[in-house]
Amino acid sequence: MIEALHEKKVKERKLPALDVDEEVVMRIAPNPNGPPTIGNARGIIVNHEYAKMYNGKFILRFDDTDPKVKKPMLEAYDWHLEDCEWMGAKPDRVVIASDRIDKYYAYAEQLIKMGKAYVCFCSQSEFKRLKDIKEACPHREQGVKTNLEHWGAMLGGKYGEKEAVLRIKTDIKHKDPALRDWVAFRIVKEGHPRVGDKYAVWPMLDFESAIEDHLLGITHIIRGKDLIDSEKRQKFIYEYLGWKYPKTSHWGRIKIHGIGKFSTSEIKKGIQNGIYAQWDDPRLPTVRALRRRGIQAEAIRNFMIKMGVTETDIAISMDTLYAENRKIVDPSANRYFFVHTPAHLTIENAPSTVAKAPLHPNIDRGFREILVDGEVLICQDDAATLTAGDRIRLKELYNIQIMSLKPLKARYTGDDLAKKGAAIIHWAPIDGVEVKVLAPDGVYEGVGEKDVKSELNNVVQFERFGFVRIDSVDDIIRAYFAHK
RNA sequence: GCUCCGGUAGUGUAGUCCGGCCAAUCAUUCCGGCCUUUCGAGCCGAAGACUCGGGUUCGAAUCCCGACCGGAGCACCA
Repeated sequence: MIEALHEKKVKERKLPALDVDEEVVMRIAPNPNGPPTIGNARGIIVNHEYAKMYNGKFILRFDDTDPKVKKPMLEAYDWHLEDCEWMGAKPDRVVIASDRIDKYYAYAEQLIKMGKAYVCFCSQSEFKRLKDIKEACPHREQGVKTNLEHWGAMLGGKYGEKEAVLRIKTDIKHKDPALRDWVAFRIVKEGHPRVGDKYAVWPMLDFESAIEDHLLGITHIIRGKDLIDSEKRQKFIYEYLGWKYPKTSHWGRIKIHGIGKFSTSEIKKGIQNGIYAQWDDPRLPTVRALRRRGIQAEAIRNFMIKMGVTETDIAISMDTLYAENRKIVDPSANRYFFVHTPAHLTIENAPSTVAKAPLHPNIDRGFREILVDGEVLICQDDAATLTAGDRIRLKELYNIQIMSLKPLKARYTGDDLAKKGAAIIHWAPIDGVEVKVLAPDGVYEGVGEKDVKSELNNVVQFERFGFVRIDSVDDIIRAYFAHK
């Protein structure tokens, strides 16, 4: 019978089936210019989940081909790997684009020889002008030999930034302006954190990704719909080289209610300006911040999988993620008292006693014991609601009646559990431990039970306050707030 | 301006390809109630949607056309 009660019909939400021929190889391709955000997490989880569903492979590829505008961070490579693993999405293989630049050069040369790419010396604005009126620039008609020479000169460092690019020849009269003769390589004279100044000619995403997806044998790509046109550009290369493009699907933009812009570059700016302490500041939507707050990997997974993959732009609330997390964390989290902005309460005639409060309300897991001798701390928020004469119960302790407010005083009125409806508030011992809770909406300082010290790294519930993760235990305890 | 894509309850989703089983699914949120020594969990209940207008059809959320709204691309960013 109990079994039956537990056997709730939770229809497991699964991702829609993929169009699969044989094996499945999928990848994510982040730029390691910061740690993964919750947006990256979607890519990690959905792609990995599909690979898992079909016993396929999951590849992590770092698209770190812009040493200037989106300069990679050396630490971030590890962060991505760490966060993938933490979310249960350990890649079967890790590839770093900046290790493989020579391969891209080889394909570039091949395309030049085929007459499918040319070195263009137009300024950006001049090319755009011509492109917009569907006109070829003079360099488009250069012979293969000329192009090879110019390409060699580019690689040889003869030109400065912006002086030359390699373009893929598509269809200059294509009805979609986004597809006309796009840039495959440009010159960037800036050190790369991994390979230094070994290269000055760097591929653009469209080229690098096109080549890599083929080399890695990617069968399915799922990514943001902002890359839909990118796919159309890349298909020109696939056609020229006789390759088969992976099957693709896309998701729309995702916004999270209550969180502003959270692109990696925005966050980086915030950290540089001192608005955020670090990449795992509890206010940030990075995976590491969520982890620090006690959001479980499984909750993020469930959240992402239930969200599915649709091209509609969505705005979702963190509450949904929190709800997922609460389901996981509620049974395992021990309960403790924590009182923020404490108010001292003296209780007259109270017997010295040891409060025995269960560690969990529904699961028998023992008690914590707190010695109380006529004085406790209560939350200022609760104190503010009191009036002289009020009878209330201190949770797991005894009943009191408020005598006065100015010096906050009460008298002991008995141990009997009050009947329904009586106000019950929590409290903390006067000799408790100092606790600081870092929450997205600010810092809460107060006092908690000493036993909290034994919960380092665990998620606990501060009763009537919320779930927190105990982050450090020294003279004071620091906790990160997860959610109510 | 030119291309492309999308619009199901507050939010996210199922259904749309192959019209009828959809007086539309599930989750979350919100609102009641029960339970509870937490404002947590659990239980019960309720509310809440096919963007609009035409067309095809016996029948349309599902097909067609148009409008409106939203998004993306047109970078020497990813």
